[in-house]
Amino acid sequence: MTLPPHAGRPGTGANGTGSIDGRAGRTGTAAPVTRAIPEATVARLAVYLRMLGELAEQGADTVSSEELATVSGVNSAKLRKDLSYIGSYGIRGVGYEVRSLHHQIERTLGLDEQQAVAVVGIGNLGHALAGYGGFGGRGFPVTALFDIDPDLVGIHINGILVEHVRDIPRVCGERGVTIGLVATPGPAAQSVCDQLVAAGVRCILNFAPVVLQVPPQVEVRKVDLAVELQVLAFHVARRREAEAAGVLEGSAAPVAALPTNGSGPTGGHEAVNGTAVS
Amino acid sequence: MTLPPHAGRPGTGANGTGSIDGRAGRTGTAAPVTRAIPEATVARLAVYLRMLGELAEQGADTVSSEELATVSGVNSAKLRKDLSYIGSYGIRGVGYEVRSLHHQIERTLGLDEQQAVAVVGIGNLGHALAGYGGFGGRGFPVTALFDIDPDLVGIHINGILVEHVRDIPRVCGERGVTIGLVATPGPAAQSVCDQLVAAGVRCILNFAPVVLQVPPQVEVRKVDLAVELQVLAFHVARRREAEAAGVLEGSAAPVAALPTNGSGPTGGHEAVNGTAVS
DNA sequence: TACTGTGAAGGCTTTCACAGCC
DNA sequence: GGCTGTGAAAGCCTTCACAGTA
Repeated sequence: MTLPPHAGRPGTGANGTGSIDGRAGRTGTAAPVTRAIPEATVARLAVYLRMLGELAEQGADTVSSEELATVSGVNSAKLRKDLSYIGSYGIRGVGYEVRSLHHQIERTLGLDEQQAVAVVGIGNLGHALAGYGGFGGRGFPVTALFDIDPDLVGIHINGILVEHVRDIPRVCGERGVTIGLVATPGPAAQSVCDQLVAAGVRCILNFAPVVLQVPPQVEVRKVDLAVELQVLAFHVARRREAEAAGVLEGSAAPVAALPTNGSGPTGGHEAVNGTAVS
Repeated sequence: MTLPPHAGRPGTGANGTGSIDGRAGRTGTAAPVTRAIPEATVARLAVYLRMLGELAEQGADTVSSEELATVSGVNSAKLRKDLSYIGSYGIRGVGYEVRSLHHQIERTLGLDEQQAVAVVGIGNLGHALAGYGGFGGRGFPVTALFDIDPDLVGIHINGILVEHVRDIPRVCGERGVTIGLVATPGPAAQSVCDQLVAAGVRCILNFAPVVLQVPPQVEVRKVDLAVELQVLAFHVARRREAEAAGVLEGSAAPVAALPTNGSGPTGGHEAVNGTAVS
C-alpha cells in the first residue's frame, strides 16, 4: 500500500478547510479588492447565484438577505457574511438588486467565460451526465465523451461523439477542455485522470470510488453517492435508537401528519420526469 | 417568498455544523460507550469502510493508520482521531486489524441492517441511479421507482417496476422504504418529498436544485452537480489569474510532465465502462 | 424604519506532539 | 522501535448583536 511518487492532495467533495485568495481584480473596471473567500462560502455563492437567476426570471428587482437566505437554505447572517466577502453590493433598508448581485457573483466565480467539459466513462452515470442539458445552459458545455468499450465508441449522445480514451490528450487539447468528469469504475479512474491532466485539464470532478493522485496545480472534487447514503443510514440508525429509548411507537409509517400539498418555491404542481441531473 | 409553515432545516451535502450523539450501545455485546461523533467524521468513516473492504479483498490482515489514511485521502492524525471516536480498536506498534475495524465501523454507521431505497424521477439521473448495482451490494437495495410520465410508468429497470408517483405512500409503506432519492426537476421536488415523508421515509438524498422543507425528524442531504462544477470553475479562474500575474506561459496543454501509467490501488489496467455511479 | 455590513464571540474541526503500549 | 490514542493548541466557520445607512 505505498503510493506513487506524484502524490497530491485529494479532493473530498465536502472539503473541510482552507480559504481562498480570490482577487477579483480583472481587466477593465476592477471591483473592490475583495480577497480570501472561504471555501465554504464559494460553494454557497453558487447556490445564491442559481436562486438569484430564478428570482430574476420571476421578475423580482430586489431581494432581502432574509428572503434570499430562506430559499437558499441558510440563515440570513451567514448569507450577509458570505456576500460581504465579494463586496458591498446591498442597499441598507432595501436589500440587494437581483440582477446586479447575480452579475457580481458570476464574476467572482469566474463564470463569465465558458468552460468546456469532458465526460470519461459512459456507463450509467456517465451517460446521464452526458445527456444532461443543464450544464450547457450554465456555461459548462459538454464537449467530449470518452470510453474504451467498442460498443460505445462511435455512438453519439446528444449529438456528441463518444471517442476512445486513448484520444483524450488530442481531443481535449483541440477543444480546449478545462474540466473533466471521471465516471469510470474505480480501477480505471487514476489512469484516466493522468491522461486528462496530461491533456491540460486542471479541474476534475471524480465520481469514482478512489482517491485520485494529481499534481498540485490540479483541483479535484469528489462526489460519492455511496458515502451520502451511508451518512443517511447512520442518521436512520441513530433515530431508531433514540426512539427505542424514548417514546415507544409502532414500526411502520410512523410520521403521519404533514400537509401533502406541494410547497416548492415555484408552486406545487406535479411535473415529474424529464432531464433531472443536478 | 415566504415559506410554508412546516419549515425544517435544509441539508447541504457539505454540511457545516453539528456533532452527533452516536451511542453505539446495542443488543448483545455492547461496545465501549462511544458518544458524540462529529458529522465530518461520520462522512469519513464511510470512506474508511470502503477502503477496508478493498484491503480485506486483497487479503490484508492489518493496516497502519498511515496506510489507511493515504488510500482514503486524509492524513494519519485525522484518521486516528476519527477512529478514536468509535473506540480503541488498534494495536500499538502494529496497526488495525482490517476485518475487525471494518466490522466496528459498519456497526457504528448502522449498516448491519439493510435500508430499502426508493428513486423518484426516472429521468437521466434517476435512471442511472436505478440501474446502479453498487447500492444493493452495500446494503441499500433499490426497491421502488416512481415517475409520472405514462411512458415510463409500467416499464422495468433492473427488474424493478416504475410506478406512479401517486402510489408513493402505499408502495413505500408496503416495502419498508427508509431512504428516498429525489431526482425530479426542481418544481416537482417538494411535492414528491412531502409524499415520501408522509409515507414514513425519514432520510432523503436530494438531487433537485431546490431546498426541501421537511419536518425536523427527517434528514435531508443535497447533491448538487452544478454547484460542484461552479466551485471548480472558480478554481480555474483563480489559477488563471495567478498565472497571468506570475510566470507567463503558453495557453494550451501546459502541464506536460507526469507518468501516464495507471496507479490506482488495484493496479493500472484500463477497464473503462460498465456501471459507474459512485 | 428596515435592512445591510461587520467586529467579536463561540463552536467545530484539524493539526500538533507526545505519552502509552505492543 | 513503531504505532496508536489523545489532550492541547490553532484555525476555520458560524452565529450574535449592533452600528451604520438609505
